[in-house]
Formats: sequence, C-alpha cells, structure tokens
Amino acid sequence: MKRHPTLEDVARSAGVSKSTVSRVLNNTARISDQTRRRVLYAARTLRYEPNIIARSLSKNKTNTIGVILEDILNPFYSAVAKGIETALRASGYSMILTSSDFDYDNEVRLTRMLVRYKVDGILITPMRHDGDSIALLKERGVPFFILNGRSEDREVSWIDSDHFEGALLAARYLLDLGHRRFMCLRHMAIEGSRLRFEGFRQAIEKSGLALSDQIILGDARSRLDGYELAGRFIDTHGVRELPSAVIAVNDTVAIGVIEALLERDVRIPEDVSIIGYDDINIAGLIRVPLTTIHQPNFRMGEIGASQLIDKIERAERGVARQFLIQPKLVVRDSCRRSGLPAAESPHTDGKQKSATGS
Amino acid sequence: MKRHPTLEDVARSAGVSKSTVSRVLNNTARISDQTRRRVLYAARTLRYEPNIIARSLSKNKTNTIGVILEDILNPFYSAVAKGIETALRASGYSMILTSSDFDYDNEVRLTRMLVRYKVDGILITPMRHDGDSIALLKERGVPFFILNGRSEDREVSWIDSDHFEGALLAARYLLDLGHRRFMCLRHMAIEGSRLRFEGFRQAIEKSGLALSDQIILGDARSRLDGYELAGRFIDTHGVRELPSAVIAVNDTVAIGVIEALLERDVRIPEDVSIIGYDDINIAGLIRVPLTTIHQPNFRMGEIGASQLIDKIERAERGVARQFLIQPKLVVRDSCRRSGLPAAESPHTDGKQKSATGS
DNA sequence: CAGAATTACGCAAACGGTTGCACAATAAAA
DNA sequence: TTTTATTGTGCAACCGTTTGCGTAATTCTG
Repeated sequence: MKRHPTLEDVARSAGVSKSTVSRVLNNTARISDQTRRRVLYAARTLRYEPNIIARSLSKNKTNTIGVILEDILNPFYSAVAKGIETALRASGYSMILTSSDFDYDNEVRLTRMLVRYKVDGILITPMRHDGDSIALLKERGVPFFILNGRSEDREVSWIDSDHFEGALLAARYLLDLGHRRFMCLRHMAIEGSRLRFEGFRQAIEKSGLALSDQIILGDARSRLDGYELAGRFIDTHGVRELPSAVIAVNDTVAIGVIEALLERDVRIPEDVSIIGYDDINIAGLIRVPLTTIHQPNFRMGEIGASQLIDKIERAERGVARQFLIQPKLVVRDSCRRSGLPAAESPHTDGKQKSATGS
Repeated sequence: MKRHPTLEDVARSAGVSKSTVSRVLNNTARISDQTRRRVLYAARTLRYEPNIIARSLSKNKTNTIGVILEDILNPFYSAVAKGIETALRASGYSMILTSSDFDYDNEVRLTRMLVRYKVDGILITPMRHDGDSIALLKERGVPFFILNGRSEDREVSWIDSDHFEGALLAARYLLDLGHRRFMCLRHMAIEGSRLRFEGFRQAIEKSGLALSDQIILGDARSRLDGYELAGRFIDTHGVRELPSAVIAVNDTVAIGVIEALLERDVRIPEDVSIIGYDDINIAGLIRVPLTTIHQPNFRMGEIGASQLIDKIERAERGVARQFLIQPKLVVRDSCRRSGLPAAESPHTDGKQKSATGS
C-alpha cells in the first residue's frame, strides 16, 4: 500500500516546517522568495496532492455539496444535474449526486448521509416540504435549496415551476380541442405531481365535467409505469373504453403510454391525444413528437446551485429567495381535435410555443 | 452558525469517555448494557450524526468512490451511472459523480481532484489508456477500474464492449443490405470510438470499397454534433450527395442526424438508412425506431462498481480482471435495403435482436 | 479466599491539514 | 546607536474521529 506524500514530507524535503509549506501552497502569508521556491520544488517533485479530507476537517468546510434528486434516469433530472455540475464547477465545488428513486425513506436516509459527510450545502428535490429531510437540515443549519419543489416557510429558498398552472395549461389545451374524457396518470407521492393533478382537477371541474367520469391511474413515475398502467387498462377494459385524451404526469410516463398504445394499434394522435410534462430533450424526437409542458431543466439546476453557493458564502446574511417558473405549452404532434376523422393533423413545424387562449 | 454535536458532546451527556461512545456506536467492543443504553440515549436525544470527514481521516478510508464519465447527459452514461449507484449503495459506498465532457484536460483535473478527496477507488472512462489520469492512479496505488475502455496492461481491470466487432456488425449489416456509400460520423478523441471507426474501415475495405469514397465527418459526440454536421453537409453539398446509409458513433449522434435529415425532408429509412451504437433506452422510441448496436449499459456500471469494491476490500491480493462484452445488433426500423423503392419497409415488431450472418 | 482471567472503560496518540501566537532577524525610524 | 516596525518562519493547538494500551473492577478457578 503506497502512502501519499503529506505536508510533513514536503516540509522535510524542503527543510522547513509544515506551516510554511501550508502557507506557500495556499498563498496565505508573506513568504520569502527563496523558501517559496524550495517548497514549490519539493511539492512538485514529490507530486504532492493535499488531502482534502484533512483540510475539510480543519477548516470545517468541504467544498462539496450534496444533491438529492428523485430519479437520475429521468432525462429531466439528468439535465438538472448537468446544470448543477456546471454551476458548481465554476465556483470550485464538487457534488455528491444521489437519487432517492421516489422513495421517501431513501430520501431521509440520503439526507442524513450527506449531513454526516458535512457537505457545505444540499440541493434537494424533497418529496414533502414538511418532511424529516427538511427538518433535519433546518435543525442543523445546513444551507439547502429546494429544486423543483417549494415550501410555505418564508425562510427557505426554492425554485419550482408552477405545476398547477402548467397542468391547467395542458388540460385546457385538450379541452379546447374538444376532448371530454381523459385518462390521467398521476403520482401523488410527490408534491409537484400532486399540484399537477390539482390543476387537472380544477380544469375538469371548471368546465363542468365530473372528475369521477375521468380515468385516473395511480402512481406513475417512470416510463415503465406508464407502459404497464396503460397496457393493463386496455387489456382489461378493452380499447373501446379508452378516452380520447391522456394527460401524463411527466414525459417519461407519457412515452411509456405511447409505447403501450402503439403496441396495441391505437393511433396517436388520430385515436388518442396525449400530453406530457417537462419537455425532456427527446420529447420532440420520439415516434410521435410529444406535445408537453416545458420547464427549463438545465437552467433550474444552474440557478439552484448558484443560489445555494451564494447562501453558503454569504452565510446568514442573505434573505431567502423563491423562483416560480411559468411553464409553457409546447405544441408538437401528439394531440389533435377530438372527434375529427383521421384527416389533416394539426402538425406544427418546429417548437412553436404558445399558450392557450384561456 | 449552529454547531453539530460531536462525540465529545455525547460522551459528556452520557457521562462516559469519547472512546466508549465510539465503541458503542460502532459496536466495536464489549460494553456493559447499562452504559450502552445511556450512550444510545444521549446520542439519540442530541441527534448525533458522526462526522464522516473525521472518521475518514482517522481510518484512512472514505467509503466514497469517484466516477468520471464522459458525458452524464448521454442516456447511455445515465444508465451506467445508475448501475454504479445501485451496486455502490448495496455495499455502503457513495459516489462523487463527475463528467469530463470529452475533454482530456478536464479528465486529468478531475482525477487529481478525486485523488485529493482520498476516494477509496475510481471508476473512469478514460479518453486514453496511457494518459496522465491512469498514470497518476497507478503511481498513487489508488484502486481503479476502467469503464467502457481497456488497457494493454495486464494489471489493470476493465470492462469494455468490443467496439471493433460492434462496428463490424453494423457495417456488415448495411453492406448486406446493399449499401455501398456511407456517411460515417466518428469521434477520434476517444479510444472506444476510434475502435468503432476501425471496425467500419475494415468492413469497408474487406468488401472492396475505398475508404476515400466514403463521407467521414469528424468529432461527433452529442446529438447537437450529429444535427449540425449532417445539416451542414446537406446544406453545402445538397441532398443529392447524401449516401444511402449513415453510421453514427453513438445513438445520440444518430438521433441528431435523424433530426437534421427529417427537417430537410429526407425520409428514413426510405431515402437514407441509419445505424447507431449503444442502444440507449429511448432508441426504440424515437421517430424512426433506431437500428443500433446494443451494449448492456446499466449492467456495465454494476459490474464495474462491484469489481472495484472487490479490489478495494481485498486490497492487492486479487488479480486484475477484464471483461469484453460482445455487442449485439438490434434491428429496428431505421435501415432498409438499398435501392429499394419506397415499398414495404422491413419493419420488425419489438426488439428483435439478431446478428448478421457474416 | 488468593490469584488468574475476563470485562468494561479511560487515556492519549494518531490521521493531515490550518492558523493564532511567539519570536528571531532584519529594516526603518528616532 | 538604540528603539520600533516589519518580515519570515516555527511551535503547538485544534478539527472529530478511531484505536492500542493500560488498568480498575468484577468474575472465575482451584
């Protein structure tokens, strides 16, 4: 087992004390040119690399931030992670990336782990804003920032898209296209997803329809969930029971649904319209280019990371900041007017973004 | 600034020494039931969380492994990362995930950073097997494992797919379909990608064609690269100069190419066939389900991580292991026989995997 | 019931850095 | 030339754990 050279080794080799070496390497005091040169030379020849662990212990600062996302396999979160990494790297931080896999206990466990690692701050997509994770962070005074979620507490900072509004946009769009019966794939364990469902419900009820007439399938978070839930529905109720439109809690679920439908020879959008949420980068590239609700994924990661760093470095002095992103409807090819014969599709070229006239 | 409770605090509160607390918490010595209870009680009420940094320094073990991938945005690597995380979590390790963005200097910088962090081991997708990253790791005796790459050194462990063979499969498949002129999007900065190009070259030359007759576009690694390179080609040379088939260094590039072609009203596969590499999870779901070469992404991450842990925990005793994965051709809808009029497409349902009869 | 073995716990050093303070050597001021 | 300020460096404590060693108290043995 080779031992890595330490400050002590460098000091010995340069004939000075540890403190001097430390000060030279960190440029933290006036050192004579002669010693400086000697120290640098020794450090270089020994290929000295400072032990960050020791430094962290001593300075009580790790220059590491912890990230807890719900699912790193979801392209939406990949992009968020990328945004985070970009911002962090620019400020000299690195990240410990973890994924709760939509499991609350996991999330709490990971939070505890990161606290133990003494990360300088945490970026988290919490499943509940009043859960144990947030509570622990508050108690310990660990700076944190909520991604893709929010909090009633005026003291905590977050960035979130307006899920409610986004879902309203989606539902209204389909309603405007004449759809009256929907299949909604929701996921009630996550706050944001619950809000999306609320948006859907409100749109339905405001337009005089009964929520009980809608088909609501539960706990869909991944492509597989969408695939299985939709597939099972058709296989037990038959294709004829399919409503004319599907609203999915996110794009990956939507893609799974599309798979299941196409496999059973249901045409999209001729037979069934479908709308997603997130606008993941491949949303426009799948078999049926997906109409969806856009939120700026990479940017959200970047903002979260830089806000967190701000908070860490300015300590308590800054006030909390909240960002509520207005989602946008992105019309592609997966929706069309209800009851229309399989004629002209409302194909729109490129990424025309527009809001429904409400 | 709140201070986190330390061993000392727990000890004081329980009326014992630090050592005792440590031993109780780690179950590392016989302790009387009475004291144990007192200690546990104190720890619980103080919400004590051990300081991993201090522990790491003391034990000279961080239980963290560093991961350097080329691009976390590429779904192939997302899946690899997921596989890694799964295996690590099962063994009580966590990961620092970083991405070199296909930049060699970045890779070296990140390696150095991870060495400083005193990670117990490193999983790396090195751009060169004889580069500075690997050299540093060897010199320091940091256990490492190469993902998606290999090394001539018998001492180093790696898992890689047989890029050469895979590219051969791809090229032969297209040759068998009657294609004679290709556009190849390659990426020479990465070893694996170079091998893929070599496979392509060999297939071309063995079948009596001239490499110089092929259109070779350089340094494509992302969807955007594919989109721009292909788009630019058409815009300068005209659609008529397009060959009948495209071979892309990976699926994301292939998807970019497809985008560019479709935008310019080139039909796939009627006008141009295209084949990718990696079989990322959405390869079958894009507008034109992509024929590609499959490699087991998640599994590769899992194997890499567990092999690395093995190496770490068994120290020097284990011998190096190499895994060469045989890639498979996955036929979907993006290729068809050359010269065939836009008639019946060779659509195959689902994910039929087959090798070409060579 | 004395001596040996075992049990339960504390002391203090170590891990590898950082940093406040002391102080010698030199330079500037009186 | 003496006093004072400045510069350059070392000493030692500290960050929060783990762990080898020592020892008092308890239990076992014959």
